[in-house]
Amino acid sequence: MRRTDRLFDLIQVLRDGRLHKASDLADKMEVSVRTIYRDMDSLVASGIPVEGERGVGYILRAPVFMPPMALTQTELEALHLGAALVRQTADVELQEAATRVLTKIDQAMPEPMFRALDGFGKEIFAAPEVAASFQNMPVIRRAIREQLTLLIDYTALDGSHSRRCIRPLQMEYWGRAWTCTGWCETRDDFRVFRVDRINETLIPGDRFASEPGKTLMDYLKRFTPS
Amino acid sequence: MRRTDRLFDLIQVLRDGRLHKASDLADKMEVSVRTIYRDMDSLVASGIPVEGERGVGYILRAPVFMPPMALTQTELEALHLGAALVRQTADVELQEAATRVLTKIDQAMPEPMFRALDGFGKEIFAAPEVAASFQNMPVIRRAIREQLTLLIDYTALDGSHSRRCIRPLQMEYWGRAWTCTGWCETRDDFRVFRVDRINETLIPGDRFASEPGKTLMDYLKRFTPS
DNA sequence: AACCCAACTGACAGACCCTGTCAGTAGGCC
DNA sequence: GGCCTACTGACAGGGTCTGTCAGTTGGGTT
Repeated sequence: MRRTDRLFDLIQVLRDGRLHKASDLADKMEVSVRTIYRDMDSLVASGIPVEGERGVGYILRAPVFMPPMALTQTELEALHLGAALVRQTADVELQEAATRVLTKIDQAMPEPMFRALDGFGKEIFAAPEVAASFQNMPVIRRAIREQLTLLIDYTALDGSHSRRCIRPLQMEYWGRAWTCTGWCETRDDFRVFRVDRINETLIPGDRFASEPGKTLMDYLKRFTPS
Repeated sequence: MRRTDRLFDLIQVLRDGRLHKASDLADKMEVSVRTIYRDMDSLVASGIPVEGERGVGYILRAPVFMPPMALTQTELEALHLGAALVRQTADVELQEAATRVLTKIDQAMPEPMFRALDGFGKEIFAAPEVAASFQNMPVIRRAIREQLTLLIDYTALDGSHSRRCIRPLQMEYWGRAWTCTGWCETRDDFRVFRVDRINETLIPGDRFASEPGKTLMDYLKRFTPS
């Protein structure tokens, strides 16, 4: 058990991206130089990109190294959304970096989690400009994810209230406010709701299936100039 | 060295998020049950969120688990920027999740790297110079910024060509494609154009003023259910 | 309440891995 | 050639790890 801990500590030390002599590491770890050499072998065997050069010392090839860490489903969603935003706003270099990171993370994920996220980033439309936080957004996101019918109490711009049953399809960010696009069962047509004008949300529990004419794709087709 | 490897293997097995009995794990690892119990102690001591319940088995509390992985400086920057964007745009749940992830990552970072990133996210966000995946995106962006009338050659979904004079108001990212929303002088109404279907762009040079009924705000009002 | 299940804990001897010491090789730089 | 440092091999001793055995605990089922 001591050895396991020492290997972890060695990584921590090497993380600074600087050069380290085996003798220094031996002093710090309070073991012999020979043991350090053996530990380095173990690290290399474990796939850690540590390199040693004669007469120079040891250094990490990839300077940043993330230890094993646990992520919740929501944190994963945050990473996906963040990457989607970066892909949209930043320069090519950062775009590609964001994609690479996401690929690495996704590959490290077990199947069920990956499924639950499928298309999440894509369903978010965002133009980052102003901060907006609304209470019912998590509920809406969950409804989109799990294809759950949503009952909302809505206040239109003219002040009129209405209760609607919708199939939430996508969320959009318009710079000033978030909206939710969905198929409105009440009006039997697509509608866009400003999230800050949704007073109440309720999930009855029934799941809706994708019906031709009521999907996100069908909605997008409307935005084609005649 | 064998023990170190076995601990790593145990994590890999537990990653599936399912329940595992110590006896099964012992068989798979070809060690005794007692050793498995000791290994579990080590994992818990290392901060791995594995939980064991009497009469049930072992399971990972946080089903998503990232293995050690190397990140480049740029990828790290992309993560930071993404988290910053999420914090500014999404709901509280996602905001907090983004912050949590960032904290975890930062704690795993060596000092010099951390310094280099200081304040990175905010600066980038303050200057949202959108990058162009498509050639005419910079032109459109400039036209939006400077309120310049735009002449475009457009191909609709049905294949019909048209030349239009528009007042570009906003660009949107729909996950699959970029669109540009604008007031179409030709049709005398708002229209949404898919950027990848804009064949040609031309800026005549005349600036347009904000006219009531033709602004972005007016367009957004349309997405209000009656 | 008895019973099963499987996680835990403690103890202990033996096996095995790990470690330090010593000696020597190899590649780069002055 | 001399110095630096990474590397390798061998070997004995010590320490860690492991299996066996016995027993406890908590939750669920019958």
